[in-house]
Amino acid sequence: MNAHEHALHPIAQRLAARSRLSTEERDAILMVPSRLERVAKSRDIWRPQLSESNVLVLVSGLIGAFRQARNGARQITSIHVSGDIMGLERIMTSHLPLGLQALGDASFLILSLTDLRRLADRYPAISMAFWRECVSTSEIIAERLFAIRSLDAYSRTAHLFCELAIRSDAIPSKGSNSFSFSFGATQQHLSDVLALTPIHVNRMLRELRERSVMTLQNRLVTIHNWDLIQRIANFDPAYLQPSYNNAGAD
Amino acid sequence: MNAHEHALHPIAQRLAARSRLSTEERDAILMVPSRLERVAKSRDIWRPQLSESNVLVLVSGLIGAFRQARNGARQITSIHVSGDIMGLERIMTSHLPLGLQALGDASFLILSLTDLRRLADRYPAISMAFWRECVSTSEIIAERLFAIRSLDAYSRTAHLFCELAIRSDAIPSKGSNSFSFSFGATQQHLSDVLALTPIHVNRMLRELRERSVMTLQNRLVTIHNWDLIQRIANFDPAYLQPSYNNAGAD
DNA sequence: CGAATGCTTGATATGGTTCAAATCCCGTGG
DNA sequence: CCACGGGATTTGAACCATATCAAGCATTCG
Repeated sequence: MNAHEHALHPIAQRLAARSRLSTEERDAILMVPSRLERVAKSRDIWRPQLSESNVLVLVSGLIGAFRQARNGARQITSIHVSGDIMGLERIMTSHLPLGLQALGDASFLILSLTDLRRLADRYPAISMAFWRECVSTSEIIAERLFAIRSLDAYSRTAHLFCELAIRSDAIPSKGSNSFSFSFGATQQHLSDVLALTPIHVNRMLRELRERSVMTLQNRLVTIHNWDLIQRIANFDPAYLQPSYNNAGAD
Repeated sequence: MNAHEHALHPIAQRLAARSRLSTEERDAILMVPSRLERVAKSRDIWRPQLSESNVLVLVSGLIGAFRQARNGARQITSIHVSGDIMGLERIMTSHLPLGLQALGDASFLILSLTDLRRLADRYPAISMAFWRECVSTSEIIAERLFAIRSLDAYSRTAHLFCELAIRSDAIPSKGSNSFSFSFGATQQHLSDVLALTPIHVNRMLRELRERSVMTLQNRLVTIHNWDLIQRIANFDPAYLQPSYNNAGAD
C-alpha cells in the first residue's frame, strides 16, 4: 500500500458506503493523485468568484461552505464533516460562487477536477456515485433553508446539532440517549450557519444547557437527551438517509 | 412525428440547451413515454413523505417545491418555471421528503422514474445532463438560503423577481430596462417562498410599485427598471449561469 | 505575562409578525 | 346582466423575537 492509496481512503470509503462499486472502480479511485493540506485556525480556503479546479475531501475538522454578500455578510450554507467531498458540483458547472472556510483546525485532501472528470467519464458507476453525493449535499441545504424559515432560534439551533450528530456518525448503535462528538467551530461560525447573531446563539446554547438538552464546551458537543433534542428541533432524519445503493432498480 | 415526440419536446429541449447531446441521445429521450396532466387552481401535486416513482416536467404555469413542518408551515424551497424538471434527484435517492404544489393553474408531463433510470444507465451523456440539472436546482436553493439570511424583506422580494425574470427567459436581448413576464402565484405563495408573512409581502410589493421598480398585477410582473431592481436585490446572476457544455474538458 | 480571541451578560431598538377587519376582484349562477 | 360569494389584497395597531450596542470576563497561546 503506497502513500496515495492510504491517503485516499476517505473518498473511496465515502463513495463505497453510499453506492455499490466494483473492486476495479474502487481501485481506480485509489489511483487518483492527491495531496494532503492542513490549516491551523479558522481561515478561508476558497473565495467565491474564484475559479478553482480542485475538489476537496475533508479529513479532519470542520469546513463551512459559504456565499458572501458585497457587504461582507456571510451565509454558511452547510457545514462539512470529515469524509465529505466539497466542490464536486464543479464537475458539472465550473465557476460557481462557492467559498470554503475552515471552522477551527482542519486537514483535507486536494484532488484535481480534471482527474475526477476523467474518472467519471470512464466509469459510469463512479459518475453515479458522484451525482449521488451532490444530491445528498443539496438535500442538506434544502433542509437548512426549511429550518431557517420555519423554526425559531431555539429549535433551529437544536436542529443543526441533530443534523451534525448524525452526519458525524455520533449516534451510538445502542439506544443510548446521550453521547458526544467533537465540534471545533466558534459561536460566531454557528451564527453564520443559523442566521442568528452570535449573541443570540450564545443564549440559545445557554438555554439548551440549562434545560439539560445538550452542552457545547471545549470543542465537544454532548447530547444529554437525544429524544428530547429531536423533538425540540422538529427533526426528522429522513433527508439524511444514506442513499440507496442501486440506481438501476427501485 | 407522433404525440409522444411532440409532448416530450420540453425535456429534450431543456437538456439539449445545457448539455451537448448527440442525435441518438436526443431521439432516445423523445422515445420515453409520457402523459400530460393539468391542474386548475393551486393544489398539491405531491405530498412529502409520499414515495413517488415519477418525474415531472413543467409545461406551463408555476410549481413550488416545498417541505412541510408537522405544524403545517411550509417552506417553498424553489419555484419552478416551465421547462424545469422536478423530482430528478429521485433517480439517485428515492424517498426524499419533497412536495410539489401548483401555484395557480399548471400543466406538466409525467414520466416514469424507471424509464429515466434506464436512459441514464444506457447513455452516459444523458446521465451527465441529468446530473447537471440537479446541480443547477441545488444552486438555486443555495442562493435562496443566502438571500433569506442576508437580505431584508425588501431586497429579498426584489431578489426573487430578478431570479424569476432570468429563469423565465424574460430578459429582452435588447438592453431594454423594462419588460414583463407572467406570474400566476398569489401573495400567500410568495410568502412561503420568501419566508415572510403575506401581509409583509404585500407591503414590499407596494413599496416596489411606489418606487417604480416593478409591478405585479393581473398575474403579470412588469419590471420597470431592470438595473435598479438588481441593485436593490444585490443580485448577481452568476449562480444561474447556464452550465457549460462539456463535462470532459475544462 | 500580556494580547488576542472567544464567551457571556445587560439594556435598548426594530423589522417583521400577529390579529382584526375592510375592500377589491373575479367567476358563477340566477 | 346583475347579484352574490369566496378568495385575494390591502390597511391599521399592538406586540415580540431577534438584532444592535456596549462592556466585562475567561481562555488560550505566543
